[in-house]
Amino acid sequence: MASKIADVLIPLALDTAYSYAVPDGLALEEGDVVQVPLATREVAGVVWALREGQGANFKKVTGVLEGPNLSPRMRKFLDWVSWYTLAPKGSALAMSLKFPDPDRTEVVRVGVKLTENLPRRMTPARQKVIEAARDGIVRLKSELAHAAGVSNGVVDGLIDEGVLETLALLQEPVAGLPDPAFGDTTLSDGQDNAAKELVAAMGEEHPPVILLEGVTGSGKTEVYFEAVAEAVRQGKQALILMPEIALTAQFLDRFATRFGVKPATWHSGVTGRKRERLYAAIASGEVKVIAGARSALFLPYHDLSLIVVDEEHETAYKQDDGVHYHARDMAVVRGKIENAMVVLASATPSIESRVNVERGRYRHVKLPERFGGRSMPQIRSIDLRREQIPKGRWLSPSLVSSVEETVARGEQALLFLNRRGYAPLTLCRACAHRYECPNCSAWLVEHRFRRSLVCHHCGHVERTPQACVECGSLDSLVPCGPGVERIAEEVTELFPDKRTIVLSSDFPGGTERLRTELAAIAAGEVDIVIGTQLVAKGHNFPLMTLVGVLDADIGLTSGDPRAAERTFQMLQQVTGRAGRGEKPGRALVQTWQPDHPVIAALVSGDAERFYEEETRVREMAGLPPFGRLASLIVSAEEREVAEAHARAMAMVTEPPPGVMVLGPAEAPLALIRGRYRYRLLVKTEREVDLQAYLRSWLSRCPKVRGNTRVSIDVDPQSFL
DNA sequence: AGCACGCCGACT
DNA sequence: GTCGGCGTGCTC
Repeated sequence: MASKIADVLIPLALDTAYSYAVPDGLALEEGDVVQVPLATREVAGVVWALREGQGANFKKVTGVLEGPNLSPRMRKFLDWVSWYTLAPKGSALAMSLKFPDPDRTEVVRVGVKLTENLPRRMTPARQKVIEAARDGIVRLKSELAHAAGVSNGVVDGLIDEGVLETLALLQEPVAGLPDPAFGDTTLSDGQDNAAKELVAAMGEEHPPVILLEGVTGSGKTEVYFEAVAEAVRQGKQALILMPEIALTAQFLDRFATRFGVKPATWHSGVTGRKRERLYAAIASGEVKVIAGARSALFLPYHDLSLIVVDEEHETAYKQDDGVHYHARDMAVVRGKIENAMVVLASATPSIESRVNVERGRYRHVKLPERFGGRSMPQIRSIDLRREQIPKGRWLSPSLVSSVEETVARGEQALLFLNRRGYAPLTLCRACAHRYECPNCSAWLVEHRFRRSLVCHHCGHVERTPQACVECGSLDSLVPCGPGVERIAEEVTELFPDKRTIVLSSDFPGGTERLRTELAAIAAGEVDIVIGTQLVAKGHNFPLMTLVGVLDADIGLTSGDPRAAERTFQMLQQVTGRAGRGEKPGRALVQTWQPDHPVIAALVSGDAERFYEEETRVREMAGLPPFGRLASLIVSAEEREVAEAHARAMAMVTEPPPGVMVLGPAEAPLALIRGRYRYRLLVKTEREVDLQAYLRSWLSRCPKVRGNTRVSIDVDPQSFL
């Protein structure tokens, strides 16, 4: 006898949906969340498909679970993500499902209200409670007790005697309703045109992907807020994706200034009951605007009409464990599936987004000027081959005098060096022993404050030894090269009476203290800031008028095919810190190669030329324009296994036709959370079949013992 | 992700 | 002898 069969996808690392018999009388629909037996236990899963068939030997669906189900669009998206990333379907599903946390008992908020009844015995305390409750307002038990100035026990006693009745209180809404008409919407002409373009595009039958490019300080946020306002006006939802660190109080306040309330936020810090309620409210469409980290892309939105990817070039959008994906690219796909507009916002767009603009896949909206008539900082390079720097010093005389003038005027200077610690290399003067990490092959970086040698690759830390571990000589360690701590030492010697601070990701005291310090800098309590990449983005320092880049060449020769692009973006961001307040800013860039395309473009301010040049250079180097470049990550718990597998894939195995292995990319071998990773660059001739090529290739790769995984990172638009 | 099964070291 | 370590593999 034919009966109903449900193919249920379980949020585990399983690649196929399992079939279960649907018991008679159980109403099921595709997308429903159900409970099913799996081996010895019961698990939750999602009905991926329903069909008729012989289900006699299948286990039975136990029941349907309450809560939001997954729409066909959502399921299509998850299928796509799984297909594209080579991750098991169940793993993709696991990113979307948030089941109630069983450890957490439901917190029922009980309200109390006065009845007609009088207590059998009146006491002064009871009298106070009755007085306080006389207004008829329903209050929490504890609130009433507090208002009456008595303990909870008195209230409980009155409840027992029926003088007060209890009622379940409605939950507070998870987020306020943003009001598109709330705040000031004064925009510059440039902003206004851009905003109108975005809003108009939202009304198109197939809303586009728009690259919103605007220099630091041009007010991109206010522009895309207008698109968010439009989504809210239409009663639809908007998602603002941002790198986790960018979800700051500052951003939320800006949103509140425009919309009257803070947006709902979704990130790893939102947990427990709050996470569950937000999940449900997003699924029902009750919450209109969500600002979230990349994981927010996998929520079951009810009616999404806009996705903004803020700082689209940020590498933090890449997820490198579990399901490997790039949230910006997945956002583009989700937008297509949901028929929502996607806005990619950045001051320094990624090359692939530019290429997509060129190819006509994305639209380009530009904000060429700073808001409020402010100008971009003047950038000048300092040729280190010509300007002599005293031995053991790192600031050139002209940079020193500029810092001097700047702080003398009561303005701030930022000295940027993208190297944490005191010195990037430490060696023994007596025997020339170089301190190396025992796990990876990286140099150990001296951290004087912490008195330790640290591996910046894997996090290995050891005490700075008194005597050389190799030859035993005492006090023989020599620091080679500068880190921010060493620069701080130099600055203190040069400017003993100025207030300085060192900011890097290992800042002692954690994010809490860092936030206070950033606010102190903004308030002008510091004269000279010495910082790593940490200071390159986000914070606005109105008094900062000078940025000195100490070594612009760091990273230009790393062998990473994206080295030039990354360096350019970073330098543009950091020099953009200057002159964001009343006074104009300038930047001095110390370099050994002033003619390098990255430095030349930075100084001339001609980003467009740099990107053209960079695309050309890549093509000449045999690197394909984006969309045909993939990177494979082989990872395993043992170094030998990872290396062997990577070698096998790069050389032994014959790649499928049209696929070429370009060799190791970025850090060829890295130890990340106990797994060795080997990254290979792959080029393909044809875009559309890349996935199929790689699948067939991988299936023919020799099996290497151990738990190896492979992931792929390509341009998604090729596959739509 | 769980959970069972299985094959080797130190214990009542 | 067996309790338990975690390596490997399966779950409709």
